[in-house]
Amino acid sequence: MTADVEVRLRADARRNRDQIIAAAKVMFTEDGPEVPMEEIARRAGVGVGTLYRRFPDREALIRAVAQSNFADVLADAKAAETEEPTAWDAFVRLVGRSLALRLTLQFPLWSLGMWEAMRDDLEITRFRDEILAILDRIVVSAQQEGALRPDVGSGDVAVLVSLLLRRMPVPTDRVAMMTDRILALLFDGLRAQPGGLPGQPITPSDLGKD
Amino acid sequence: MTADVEVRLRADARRNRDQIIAAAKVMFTEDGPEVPMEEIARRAGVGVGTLYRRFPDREALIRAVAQSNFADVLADAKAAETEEPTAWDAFVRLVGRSLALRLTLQFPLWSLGMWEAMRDDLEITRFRDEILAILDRIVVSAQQEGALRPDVGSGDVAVLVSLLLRRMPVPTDRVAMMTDRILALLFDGLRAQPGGLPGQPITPSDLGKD
Amino acid sequence: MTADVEVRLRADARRNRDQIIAAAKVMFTEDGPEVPMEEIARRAGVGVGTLYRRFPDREALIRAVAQSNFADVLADAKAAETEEPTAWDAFVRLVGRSLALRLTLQFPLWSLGMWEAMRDDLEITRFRDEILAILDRIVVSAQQEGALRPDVGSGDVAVLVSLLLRRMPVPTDRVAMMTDRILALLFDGLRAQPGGLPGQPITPSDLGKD
Amino acid sequence: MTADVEVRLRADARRNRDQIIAAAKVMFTEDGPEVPMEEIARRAGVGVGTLYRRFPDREALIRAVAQSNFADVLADAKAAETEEPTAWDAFVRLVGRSLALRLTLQFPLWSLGMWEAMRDDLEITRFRDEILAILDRIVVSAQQEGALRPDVGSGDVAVLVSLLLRRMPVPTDRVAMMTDRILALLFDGLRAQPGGLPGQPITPSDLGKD
DNA sequence: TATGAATGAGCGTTCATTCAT
DNA sequence: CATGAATGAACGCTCATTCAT
Repeated sequence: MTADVEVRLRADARRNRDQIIAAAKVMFTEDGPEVPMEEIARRAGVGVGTLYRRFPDREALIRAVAQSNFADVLADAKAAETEEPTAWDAFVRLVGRSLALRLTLQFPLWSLGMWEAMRDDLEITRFRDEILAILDRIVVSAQQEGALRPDVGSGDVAVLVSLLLRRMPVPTDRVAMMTDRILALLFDGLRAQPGGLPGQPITPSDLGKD
Repeated sequence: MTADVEVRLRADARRNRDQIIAAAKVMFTEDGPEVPMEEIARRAGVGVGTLYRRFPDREALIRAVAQSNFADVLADAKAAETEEPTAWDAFVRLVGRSLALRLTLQFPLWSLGMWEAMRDDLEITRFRDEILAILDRIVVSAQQEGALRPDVGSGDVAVLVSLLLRRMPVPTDRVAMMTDRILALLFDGLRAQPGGLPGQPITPSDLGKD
Repeated sequence: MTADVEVRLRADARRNRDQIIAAAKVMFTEDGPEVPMEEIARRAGVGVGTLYRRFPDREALIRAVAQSNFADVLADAKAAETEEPTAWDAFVRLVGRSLALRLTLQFPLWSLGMWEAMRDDLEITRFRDEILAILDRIVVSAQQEGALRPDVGSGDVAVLVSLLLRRMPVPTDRVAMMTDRILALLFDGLRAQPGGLPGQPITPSDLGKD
Repeated sequence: MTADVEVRLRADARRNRDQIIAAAKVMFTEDGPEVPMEEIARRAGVGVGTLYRRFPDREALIRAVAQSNFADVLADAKAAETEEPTAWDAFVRLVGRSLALRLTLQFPLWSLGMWEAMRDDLEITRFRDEILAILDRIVVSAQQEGALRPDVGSGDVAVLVSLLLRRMPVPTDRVAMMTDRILALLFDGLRAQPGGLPGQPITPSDLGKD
C-alpha cells in the first residue's frame, strides 16, 4: 500500500518529467537553446518551480534532452543493424531516415559550451560510444560488401551527417524534397570508388578525443 | 568650407561605419548573433550611441553585415567565373575555397527571423540574385563540359553548400582536414553520373520563392 | 484502542515537534533567521509538510524556538539563584556562564519584526517576566551584599548583556578568550562604586513597556 | 570646453554614485544586508540599471558603503586625537560619541562572508589599519596618563566596542539613555585598576590576523 | 555629432507555502 | 497524519535602447 502510494507519486512525477523533456525537445528544436525556461514550463503544463525541481538549471535540462535524443538514436541504430538485409541498407536507413538522428545532431552544434557539457555527461558519452560502435560496424560491413568506398571511416560519416542534418530555414514543405536530394548526392559520393580522399579516415576514437 | 567640413564628417562617419561593420562581422562570427551591442561598439572603438546612430537596431546591423558578406561573395564569384579555365574549376573554387562564402552562409542559418529579415532586404536580395545567376551559369557550363552531373540545379548546390559550410564545434586543428574530406566526398557525389536524383533540380527561382 | 492510537500519535507528533525545534535552534543559530524551511525540515528528518503542519509559518517556528530558549534560561536562572552561595556568584553565573542565555539573546536582535513578534507571544512574555523577576532579585541581593554597585537596575544588566552576548565573526578559537576578557571588563565596571551613572536605573518594568 | 563637458558628466555620475551610497547606507542600516537592490535604487532615485552600472553586484555596493563608513570613522578618529586635551578624552569621544563608528561597526557583523569580503578589500584594509593605529596611540597615551587600565589593548577596545555598539531593537527614545548608561558602565570597567584580566591584551595585529 | 549614462523590461533562479497523494 | 511535489511571487542581474550632455 505504501508502495502503491509511492508508485503513484512517482508516476505523477515521472509524467511531469517526461512532459518537461518533451516540451523542451520541441522548444529547443524550434527556438534554440535559449528559449525562456518559463515558456518550456508553460508548454509542459507545469510551473517554473517544478521545472527547476527536476532540472537544477538550464544545462541540466539540456543534458536530459540530449540523453533522451541519444537513446532514441541508439534504438534506431540497433534496429537498422538488425533489421536490414545488407549493411549498406542499414547505413542508408540510419543516416538517411533516422529522424532521431537528425534532431540529435543539431543539438551539440549549438555552442562550444554545450558541446563540452555533453562530452562530460557520462550517460551521453555511453550512448554516443554505443552509437558510434554500431555505426562503425555498419561502415566496415558495407565496405566489405563493396557498397561503401573503402577510404572513409565511420568518423567521416559522423561528421558529414552532423553537418548535413540540420534544420534548413526554408518553408517546411520544400525541406523534405531538398533533404532527399542532398542525401542522394551524399550517398552517390560515398558509393563512388575513384581516387582517394585527402587525409586519413576519421574513426570513432578520433571523435572521442575532441 | 562648409562642404569641406561635411565631407570630412562624412569621411569620419564612413570610417566609423566601416569599423562597426568590421567589428560586428568578427564578433557575430565568433560569438553568434546575440553578442551585446556594447561589446561590438567597444571593439569598433566607438560608443554605443554612435552604433545606434548608424544602425537603428540589431537587425539593421546584421543586415549591413550580411550585405557586406554578400558583396564579398559576389566578388569571389565573379573572380572565379572569369579567372578559372574550366567551369568545373570555377565551381570547385567557389564552392570549395571561398572563405567569404563560408562566412556568409552561416549567417542566415541563425534563425528564421534572420532569414526573413535578409530576404526582405532589397540590397541583399540583389546581391543574392547576382550570385545565384553566376552560380547558375557556372553549373550549366560545368554540365556542358560533362564534369558535373546533369541532374542537379544550382539551387541544389546552394542548399548543399549552405548546409555544409558551418563552423564545426571541434578543435580547430582538426577542422581543416575534416572539411577537406567532406568537400571531396561532396564533389565526388556531384561528379558521379549514375542514376537520377529524386525530385526536380532546384533552381535559383525555387530559392527565390522561399 | 483509539485512545491508545491517539496517544501513540501524540508521542510521535511530540517527537517530531521536538526534533524540528532542535533542528531549527541549531540552524537559526548557525545560519541566521532566513535559513530555508526545507533545510530545517531535512535536518529534523521530516518533510516540509510536517513542519508546516506544526508551525503555520516561519514566525511561529521562531516563536517556538524562542520559547524553548527562554525556558532553558529560566531553568538556568532558577538554578543559579538556588545553588550559588552569594547573590554576586549567582549573578556572575547567570550573566557570564549561561550558554542558554547567550543563545537566547542573539535571537531577538535579528530584526524589529521579530522583537515584536516575541513581545506579543504570551508564553514568551511569561518566561521573560519570570526571568527578569529572578534577575531582579539577584541584583537587589547583590547590591545588599555590597558586591554590585547600587546605581544599576536589573534592566541595565539585561540590556548590557543583550548587547554583549552575540556571536563574534572571528575564528572560533579566539572567541572564547575575547569573550572572557570582555566579561571581566564588564564585571569590573559593575563592581565599581564611584560616581553615578547617568539617568535612572532601568527596571524590568521599563523593559516591559518597549 | 571638452574638459568642461566631461566634468559635467562626471559631476552627474558622481552625484548618482553618492546618492546610491547614501541610500544604501540608510537601507543597509535599517533593513540589513539583504534589502532588495531595487529598493536601494528607488530610494536613490535611479533605476536598477544605474545601480548595477556603478556596482557590479551587491558585494561591490556593500564594500563601497563600508569604505565610506570607514572613511568617516577615520575622520572622527583624527579629530578626536588632535582636538581633545587628554588621551582619555579622545578615547571617550571616539568610543562613546562617534556615530560613524557605531554605524560602521554593525557592518562587518552581518555575516562571515561579508567580513571576508571586507578584509580582502585593499581600501578598507587601509582605512582600518589607520583607524586602529590611531586607536592604539590613544590607548597607550591614556594608559600613560594613568586614566586607562594598563592591562587592556586597543584590540580589546575594538572588540568591546564592536560588540557593544549595535542597534538596540527598542523604541528609539529610550535608546539614547540606555546607551549612555551602558557606555558609562563600560568606562568604569576600563578605568578600574584592580586585578588582571584573563589572557593577553588584544592588539591591532591580533585583529589583523583574523 | 559622439559619447556613455540611465532606464527598465525580461529572464534565471530560489524558496515560502499549499495541496494532492 | 506525513510526505514531498507543485506553484508562483520575488529578487538578482543583463542588456537593448534612449537621451542628456
